Amino acid sequence: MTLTQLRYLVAIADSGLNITLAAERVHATQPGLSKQLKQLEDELGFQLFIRKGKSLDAVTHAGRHVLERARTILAEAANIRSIAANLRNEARGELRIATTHTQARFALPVAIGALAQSYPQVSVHLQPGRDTEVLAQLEAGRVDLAVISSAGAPPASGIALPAYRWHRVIVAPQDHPLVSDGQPPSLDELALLPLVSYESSLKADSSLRRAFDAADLRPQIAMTAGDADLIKTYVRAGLGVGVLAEMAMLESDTDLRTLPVDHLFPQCTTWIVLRRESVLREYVLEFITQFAPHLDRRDVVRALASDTPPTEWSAVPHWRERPAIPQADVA
Amino acid sequence: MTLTQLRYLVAIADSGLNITLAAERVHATQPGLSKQLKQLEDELGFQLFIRKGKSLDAVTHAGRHVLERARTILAEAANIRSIAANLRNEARGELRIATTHTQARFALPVAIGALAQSYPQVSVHLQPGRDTEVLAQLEAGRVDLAVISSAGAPPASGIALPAYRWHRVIVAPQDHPLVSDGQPPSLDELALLPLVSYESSLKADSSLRRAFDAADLRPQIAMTAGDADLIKTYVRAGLGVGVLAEMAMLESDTDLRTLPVDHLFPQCTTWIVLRRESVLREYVLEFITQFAPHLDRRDVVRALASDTPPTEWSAVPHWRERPAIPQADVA
DNA sequence: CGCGTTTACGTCGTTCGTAACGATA
DNA sequence: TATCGTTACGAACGACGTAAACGCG
Repeated sequence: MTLTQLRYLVAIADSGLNITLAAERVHATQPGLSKQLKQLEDELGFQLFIRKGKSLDAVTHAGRHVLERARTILAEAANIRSIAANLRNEARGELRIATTHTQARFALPVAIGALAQSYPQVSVHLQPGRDTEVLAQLEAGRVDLAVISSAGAPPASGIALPAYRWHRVIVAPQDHPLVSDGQPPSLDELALLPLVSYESSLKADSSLRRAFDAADLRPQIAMTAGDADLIKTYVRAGLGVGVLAEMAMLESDTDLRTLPVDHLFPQCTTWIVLRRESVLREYVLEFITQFAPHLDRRDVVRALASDTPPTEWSAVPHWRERPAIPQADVA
Repeated sequence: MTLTQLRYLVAIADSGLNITLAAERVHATQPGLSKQLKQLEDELGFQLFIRKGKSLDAVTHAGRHVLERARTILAEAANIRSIAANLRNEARGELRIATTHTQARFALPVAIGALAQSYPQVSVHLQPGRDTEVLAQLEAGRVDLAVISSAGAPPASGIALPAYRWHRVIVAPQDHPLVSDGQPPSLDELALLPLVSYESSLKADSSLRRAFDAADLRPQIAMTAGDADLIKTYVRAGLGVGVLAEMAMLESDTDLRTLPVDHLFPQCTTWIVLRRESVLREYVLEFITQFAPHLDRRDVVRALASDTPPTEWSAVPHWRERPAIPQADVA
């Protein structure tokens, strides 16, 4: 068993059991991977994949277990390399972030911009997806950190650090009756209007959905879309009133009116989620403290070391009231 | 970075920074290890060890972190090999147990004997030590499981499974006044007698010590010894009355009288402690269910999978009332 | 017939052990 | 001078890439 074999193994698994594709990704040739896989299977004495004819069809039951272990081995090997890179102040590297569209589009740009300033040699990769996909990416070690939101408790997997809190807002065209009446809307009013919101708000465990359920109301979701830009577009088109994250409203959206609905829907928290036991590159810490300035470097490191993160964090700021981003101070 | 390099690295660390000794242990030559170590350091870009002249003097700060990671990598690699060995019903292997003298001498023999019966090809290695040493051995991956006792909560590190409960007993020569009076002794009485007990009972956090402290008594420890056989010997010699674990009293100790003192000292629990995330060989599971027959195979596996073991276990038997050891039923 | 895997083969790099050298107490 | 680590060198092994063969849709 060698690290190379394990690296090839997970590459194959991560490439949908396509050895050729996996070979490209690890910058090696396809026969090389085939052979190493075969050798590994020979050494272990059982098949890691089920073959259908010549091609790989599925992962064996035992193979799944081996894959799991192999991933943590590779993650730890990467950790060792991170220790080394940090120690010699290596400025190059990658920052791989899995996150949802709203975060990527409205919350992350400033912090990523600041990072690109301090660490021009670091290349950033944004991996979009739904909450569960995002966490899966993190668990599989395909990204360095995940940024996701939840209405209540932090995600169970990984180490979650609260970045900021936020509320939903209602968005409507300027001439919409809801706007002109000047009063904050009630749940009952909203339930009568055609709504435009995220796809995720249809899920039973969405906090939007649950707020309506609790009042025994059935909102009329006229349309759902994957991202806030689409929602705004269709609100402009008169399809209905939008329900979206406050971060999604920009200065330039002058043709839309925004109504706070803090009283109707629970507050949400955006979390930075890290893999347990992971060693962060210097610039990742930098990024985290840029994105969530209330977090102290030491707190982050401490949370990573203990495998149960603190459940209570002091003073997680609201989106609108986040502290000014501290000037990067890097050699 | 290769698995071999990491294996050599921890071998060197575990051999007290003596490369020659480490080389013997891994069945390789000393120049081989020297070179691999050098290559690893070159790749990482920093020294893992501090040199004094030519010999290794200490582990670097960063080296300690790397060592930690390297150990989990090797442990996971061993896990993969365990999966493989289990799958092909490999009957050979090693069972490395770190434990205290009392367990090794009085509690473990039956279960180990049974194991040797079912798996004659498995070689058993007992690694004696004090509680903290035993747990360190486990954490460092030098043993497969640890068996230790505590008066209250299970040890914090690793996954602890309760094996059985037990009490201390008082042991005295047949003609001792304590015996002839027929009454169970009180704490006050004991505090007046010269006692012979384990070295560990001197420690401030020993449950024996705390029982006396709670009653504001200062017992007179006439002698301490590392193991129960010594204690019994000196009790026979008239040095005082013994305080030891009930398991240590054998049928053959007819010249000594045993007095229960369940009412004076708290009940103790003996735990089987496993490393988190470890994959057990089939025979290790077999051993565990032999030693602690009330534990179900599935419970053990489940406790290992979840990284927080159940705090409450149903029906942990007392030493004297342990269920009959089930007959091994192995192909 | 294209796509993907396996087999075959030659080359190159690496590891390993032996042996000699160097430093340290 | 004995012990331990480094350097040097040659042999063997192993990994990798190219090229060709094989199966499958």
